[in-house]
Amino acid sequence: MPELPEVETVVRDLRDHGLEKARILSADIRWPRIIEGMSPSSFARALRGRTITRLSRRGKYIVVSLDDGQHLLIHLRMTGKLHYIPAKHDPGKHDQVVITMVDGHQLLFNDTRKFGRLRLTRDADKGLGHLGPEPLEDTFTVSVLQQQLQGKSRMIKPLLLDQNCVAGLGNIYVDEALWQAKIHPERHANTLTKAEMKKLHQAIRTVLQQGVENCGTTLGTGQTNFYSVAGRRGHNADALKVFRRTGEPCPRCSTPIVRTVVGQRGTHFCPTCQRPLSAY
DNA sequence: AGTCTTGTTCGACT
DNA sequence: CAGTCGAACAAGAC
Repeated sequence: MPELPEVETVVRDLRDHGLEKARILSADIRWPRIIEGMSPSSFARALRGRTITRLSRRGKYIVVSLDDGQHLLIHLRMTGKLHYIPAKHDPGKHDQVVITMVDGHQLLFNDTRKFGRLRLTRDADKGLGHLGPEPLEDTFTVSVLQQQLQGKSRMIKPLLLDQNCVAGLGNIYVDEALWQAKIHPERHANTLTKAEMKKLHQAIRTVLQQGVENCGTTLGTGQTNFYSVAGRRGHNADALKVFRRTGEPCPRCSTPIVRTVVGQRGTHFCPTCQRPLSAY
């Protein structure tokens, strides 16, 4: 489940593999629905001859900027993976899009569940404008978070999962941030005290930074887990305090971690540290 | 065999 | 309008 730290890891790995400056020869779209907003043939035609000028990230999107001012937005959704290989090879079972460079390198978009999406856009804001603030930027202050939560009666967990609120958070890091801030996932956003928002702000930044430092979270060994470029595993799983740790003792108070469903999403928390309502 | 899972969007309700 | 809910997408994990 690629969230901000996993996507950041992929972007860094693609840079390290030399994708920046590569020139595109052709694109082979093997599962048409992966391409959003235009036909696969138009997409392939638009990419032909383009040189990649920059790789960046916005929320959970990978932004591949091209020399004609267009941007290729890649969203991995749940099981999308990218590989950058030095020579042409026959596409594997789940290689949905193959982009071949003039020097023979191939960028493979591999996705077992075919939920991932590629979109070519002239104006990056069109595809990314709806996203909330970047939580690791210096501009993401407590008061920015406060503004995003202001007047919202929604439960804090579904709100944090909403990419319009804060960009890049997903199920893993939201559970971790709420545990660290000692906030129950079903608390309504407008009931958080200023002190709680401050702790939540710090917690969001800490868990995401740690995730980036550990190159993302890879749980288990199944092929639907997160793998970065060249099949590299993230090693943040050991740093998780509550996610997928149902029944294990809370690292702070030893109460067994509970799993519930909040907003149709599996949710892990400590029933002792994270009370439903603050006591005041 | 059947159920669950998961990020995001979208449409239908409340 | 704001928010909630379920559906849809797809296939591996269990």
